[in-house]
Amino acid sequence: MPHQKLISRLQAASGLSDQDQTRLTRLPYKVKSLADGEYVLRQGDKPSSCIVVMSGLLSRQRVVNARNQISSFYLAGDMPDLPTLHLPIADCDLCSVGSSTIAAVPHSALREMMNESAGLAHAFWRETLIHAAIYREWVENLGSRQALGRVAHLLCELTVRMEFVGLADSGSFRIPLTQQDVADACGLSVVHVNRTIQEIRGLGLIEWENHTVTLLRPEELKALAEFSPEYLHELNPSGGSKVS
Amino acid sequence: MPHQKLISRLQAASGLSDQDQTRLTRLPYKVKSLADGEYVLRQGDKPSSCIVVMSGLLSRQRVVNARNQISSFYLAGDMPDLPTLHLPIADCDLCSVGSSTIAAVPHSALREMMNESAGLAHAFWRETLIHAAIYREWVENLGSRQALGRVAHLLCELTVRMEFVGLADSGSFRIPLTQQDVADACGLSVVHVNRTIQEIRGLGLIEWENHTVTLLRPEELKALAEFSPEYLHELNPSGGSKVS
DNA sequence: CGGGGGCTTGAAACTGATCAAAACGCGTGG
DNA sequence: CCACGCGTTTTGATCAGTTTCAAGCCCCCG
Repeated sequence: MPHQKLISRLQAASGLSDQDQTRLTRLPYKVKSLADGEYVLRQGDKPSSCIVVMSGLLSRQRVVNARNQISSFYLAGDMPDLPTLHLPIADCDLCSVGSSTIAAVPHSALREMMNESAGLAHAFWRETLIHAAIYREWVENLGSRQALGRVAHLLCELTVRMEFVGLADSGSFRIPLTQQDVADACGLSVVHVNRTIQEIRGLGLIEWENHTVTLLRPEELKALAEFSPEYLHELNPSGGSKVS
Repeated sequence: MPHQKLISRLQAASGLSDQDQTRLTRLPYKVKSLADGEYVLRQGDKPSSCIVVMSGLLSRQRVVNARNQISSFYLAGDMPDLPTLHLPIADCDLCSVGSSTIAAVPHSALREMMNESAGLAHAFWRETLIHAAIYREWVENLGSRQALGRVAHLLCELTVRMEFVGLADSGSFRIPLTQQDVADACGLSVVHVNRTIQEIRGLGLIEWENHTVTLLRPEELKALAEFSPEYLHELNPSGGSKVS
């Protein structure tokens, strides 16, 4: 039960056969703990294993134009560097936000497994497609919305994704994000993120203290963010309660 | 030789076997011509075939916050809706920019082909991973750069991708983009895009007239854009001359 | 108790948006 | 062949959102 969240996610989406499920549970892996700010992977690396996030939070980031731009967050059950299976050279850094634990699964074992089972290959391909959809949504977020909507949208996405892996309880979840992280993800300055969060607080839509985010009026926050969760392509949620 | 650009792209990246190549050439398809602004696919559609761009330019777009945000461009040889193979519901519109021709290949034929050949499944998966990398690069572009760098980066990306499919001749290529399209892609207003392009012109870095873009000093443009093409993961270019 | 990271606040400067209008090109129909 | 109309490009002026710089505060950790 190391990468259990991954398995149940794949199960929910692709309806794995019993055989495929045991293939997954038999995958070899090594667990590793990460401290806040520790790098899992650097741009240019050619890793020989893939990572599954077991707990905590990773960010994909790169320094562009003297800013640290975060292009994605990865939660428990996600495989941030699955692309390295087919694109060997990592094109971003992968960094732990707060402390995390990960499992490393050798490329060789994954390749072998997918050769044996086309169903599993599909399931993993699908995971990468969902992340691609998330990147596109971020493009829309950064390109079209101003600060208020941008931050609200990020919060909505994180909430739904946390719920999906059973880590959010009635719109409330622990997350070690600093306002600097939000700024890096939203393409804004820390100062402005601070004022923006205060504005969302002031509207009575969220609470955020002590590394815990609570959506007080989820529907209004979604409306503010123009958020619709279809792009996450989540079927059959496996745990956690729904926001709405 | 309908989707020839696609085949040579896959070939260059994944080194297909002769058998796989004939599988590709045997794929059934229907050709379709598109007028400027014609939609190939609308958000919410559940297509039963995938599109290969044969000539022209498609944009993926969605209306967000009363703006039309373009989240990607697709050139000859690209398969913009390959994700619908595993994520049935389209989450964006797909629209022709200028007139284009496309080939539609039934999902069923693609699925069958990939079941027969794991190598081809990998090759197509890889394509979707490259597009994911492009979306991430756009996140960085929109999140981190200001107007000048943003537009420059877009031009660099389009140049390299056009070269890769043999559609750019010494840094010069025809493309039916309007300044409005650039604005929609870069998250800027048309007015500001206009001034920005004039600035790049004024620096003597590009010419852009009559739907033809020419890079006059590619290296300086790349420097301005902080552009490095690794994210496109292009190996073994199949045609066209190099910029640098 | 001290130090430091993260959060908060204020004021000034800037980038880019918006509004408005004119010039340009190009295809169409008279 | 010219006049018209429309979409695209261009220009100017004003306005708004966001950044930057600077400083103070809070709170947790050592």
